[in-house]
Amino acid sequence: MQKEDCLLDRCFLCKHSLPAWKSLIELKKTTFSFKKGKKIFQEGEPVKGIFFIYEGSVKVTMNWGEQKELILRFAKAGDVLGHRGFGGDPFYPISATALEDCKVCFIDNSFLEASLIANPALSNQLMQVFAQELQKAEKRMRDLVHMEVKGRIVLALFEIIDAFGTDENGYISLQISRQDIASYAGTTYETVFKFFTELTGKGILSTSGKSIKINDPKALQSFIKY
Amino acid sequence: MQKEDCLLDRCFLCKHSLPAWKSLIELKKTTFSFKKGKKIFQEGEPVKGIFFIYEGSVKVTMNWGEQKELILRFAKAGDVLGHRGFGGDPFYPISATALEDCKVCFIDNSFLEASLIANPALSNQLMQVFAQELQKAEKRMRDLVHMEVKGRIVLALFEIIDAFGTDENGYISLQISRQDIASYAGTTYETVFKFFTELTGKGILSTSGKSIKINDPKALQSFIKY
DNA sequence: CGATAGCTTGATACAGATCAAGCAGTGTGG
DNA sequence: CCACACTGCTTGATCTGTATCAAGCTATCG
Repeated sequence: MQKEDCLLDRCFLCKHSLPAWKSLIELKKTTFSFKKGKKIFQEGEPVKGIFFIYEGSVKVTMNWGEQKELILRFAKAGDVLGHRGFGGDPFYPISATALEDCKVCFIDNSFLEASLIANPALSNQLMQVFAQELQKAEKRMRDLVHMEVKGRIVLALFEIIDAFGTDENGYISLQISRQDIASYAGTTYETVFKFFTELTGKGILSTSGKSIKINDPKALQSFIKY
Repeated sequence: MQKEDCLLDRCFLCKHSLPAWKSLIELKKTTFSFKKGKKIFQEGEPVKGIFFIYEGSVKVTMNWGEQKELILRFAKAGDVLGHRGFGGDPFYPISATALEDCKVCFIDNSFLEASLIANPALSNQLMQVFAQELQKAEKRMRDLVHMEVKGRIVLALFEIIDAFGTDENGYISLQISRQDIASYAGTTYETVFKFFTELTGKGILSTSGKSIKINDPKALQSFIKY
């Protein structure tokens, strides 16, 4: 975790602030680097401010008991992190872990609050973020409850591709473990594994190490049943 | 659905607006009554504005296929409704149905947006609402995924009491069907039914028609396992 | 008084979690 | 350089919670 410079145009806060504020923001914000696997913040920690991802990807998780976790969402460059610290309770209800080496910039709570009051456009922009995430969260809630496991795993794959895209050979740009896919789909490692073997056997999916490639999206779709 | 007067102090919008705006709001807003069981708005309908519940209780639901639904949350007097219409897509992703006779007041989108720009305090207040709901939604998501059915039903009961309270005899103030409890807990009618028979047999719960009373909250708690 | 719909309850089926065993691959010490 | 743990991957076998189905029961209405 070390300080670095942060580019203005990749930072949510700067992008949606008045030009006059930008130099002030630049003074106030701190940029950190996190190695893959490191925790950016953790469930139960006091909320000190808000993060904006400048580079890399992150998983946002919530724990159940000691060993089980649910991945709530994936976040990537340009996304906001830690804004759940808002409403009420000043402790993070969630954890954020780097999935790749990351650079994030951090803004202190008091400065953020001042910015929000001074800058209604920023405030509205952040509200949009909340609104969209709320919609996504509720849709996902329904999916997790009513869909069967295979459909949930397929959805997980589609959403990961949606967020991170694929490389020139069609492989998902993010190296993601089966355990993480399971945690996102709300199932176990073994179930994901068996389903993947089924899919690769049918030629719908290809894997090479931790890289995953979807060959036949239509066939995948068919596992989503209403 | 008929127009009526709306008391200022029960309306979120008025409560968080500058005094100067209140008379204007009074002109702009429209109050409607909905009979028990009536839909206030429905999944897929275009979003025209935002609602504030002034009286009565409401369930917010999302459908899965034709017959299955998930109750996302319960809302009561003082709560905001239909604000999910914000981010992006101008169609409701959810439905809202009156659980009791209701009075709600409605504010047009364009006026709301103007208010938000003109009144940063209101904007921040609404953001708080979003932040809190997002937190709740994500916690619930984890619970629905990792808890077993009995625990989820217990949680449903506690949350209903939390929202609506109990009457002088200890019965839950809201008359709620077993089907709705099932839809909230993400399970089936029969499962709720069997669990209730078990609970009443042990004296933990009492029912009389659609009224429900919890006799032994501690014993109920014990069904929530980590 | 028969029919129809909702309530209650037992029987069955099945998805998917859990468990456990086999099988690499990797590291460590003799 | 080879044996021996050790950890992570792969896979089959079992077990359990819960949905689904179906049948009996009760109440309501024409």
